[in-house]
Amino acid sequence: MTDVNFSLSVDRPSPARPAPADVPIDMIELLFFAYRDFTSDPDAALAEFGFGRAHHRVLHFVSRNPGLRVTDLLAILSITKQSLARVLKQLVEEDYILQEPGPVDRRERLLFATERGHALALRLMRLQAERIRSALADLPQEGREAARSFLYNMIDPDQRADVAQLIGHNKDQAP
Amino acid sequence: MTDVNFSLSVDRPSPARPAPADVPIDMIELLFFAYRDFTSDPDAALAEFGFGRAHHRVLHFVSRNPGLRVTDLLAILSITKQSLARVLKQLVEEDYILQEPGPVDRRERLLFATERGHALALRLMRLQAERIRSALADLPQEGREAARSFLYNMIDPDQRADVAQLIGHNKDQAP
DNA sequence: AAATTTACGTCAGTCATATTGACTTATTTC
DNA sequence: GAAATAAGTCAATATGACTGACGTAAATTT
Repeated sequence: MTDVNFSLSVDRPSPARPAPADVPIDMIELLFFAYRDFTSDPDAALAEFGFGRAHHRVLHFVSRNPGLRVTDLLAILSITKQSLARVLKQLVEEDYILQEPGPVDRRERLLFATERGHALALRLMRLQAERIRSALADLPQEGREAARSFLYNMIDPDQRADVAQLIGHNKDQAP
Repeated sequence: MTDVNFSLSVDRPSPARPAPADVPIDMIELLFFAYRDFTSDPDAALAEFGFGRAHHRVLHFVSRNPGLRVTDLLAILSITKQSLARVLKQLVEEDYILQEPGPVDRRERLLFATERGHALALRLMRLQAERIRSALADLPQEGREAARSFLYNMIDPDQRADVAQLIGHNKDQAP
């Protein structure tokens, strides 16, 4: 923080551009702020371990999907092998993730979270879960389903099926 | 892309951890995927200009809030002055943003988008707007409001009022 | 059986975004 | 006049991402 001067006294002159009526600017900005704060809790916790957001993402998906292949992880995260390398290596070296050769195809290195790994993943998940729970708390059941559908429909159409499978319980998020 | 091998043949063994019943894991992951794809359209467009996501954020909020102070921008983005410096400097040098001393407090440097700046901001906004519009298309009116409330409630409680003001039209996003 | 493809890893170099810490300048407020 | 504020700047560093090139082992194709 140190140097940042919080205040945001937004009593600015704000003549503001005539927002083109068809552009849902509020949703664009809300998504930005929602995500900014959504990531802030785990980021703070990860700092204790010397990990960053990239470690979180890898650990989360491996913890949730034991036996994930490296290739799958790359597709999920939309990053390159080289980007993954350092992060994954650290997680393996510090005993959060372990790799096992695939039983059927031995070229594969299947990824599993260790107990340590599951524990950290769960801790981080709970932080985000708490924020989500309270954000959904006011909403009626249909509202929660609407929020869920909205997020699902924000995903590229050709990725939705994969995501739905990954998430598992493919309940009601039809296109 | 080059090296990334898309496939995600998620017919993994997936014995999966017993998801603690109170943790809405699906929402955590959906938010991740939604945001990943939400940023992908503008990222691609920005690459043409040699700009990144940071430039987008700065340009967007300046375009939407003419006369914004540097301090306000730092609070909005939750970054430090030093991080902003390079990005802002580039946007000023390449004539997307201009700075004017505050008419009342001359220490301030108020930020305005130029025509060029507004044009680029609008172009990027339209990309994101299109995705949002189609994500909301299936939903009934209450569903759209629910999605909006959900996002709003994801914001840190002590930041909500500022965000609501910034967004302007404080319609129905009550706490 | 040889050739090709695939899964994964790795070396090397680069870029973008962000950080901390320290210091300067101009201006306003007390 | 002193203190506080808004902004800018220098320097060093970390993190997450990229491209390109190459190696190795194992599976698949021909």
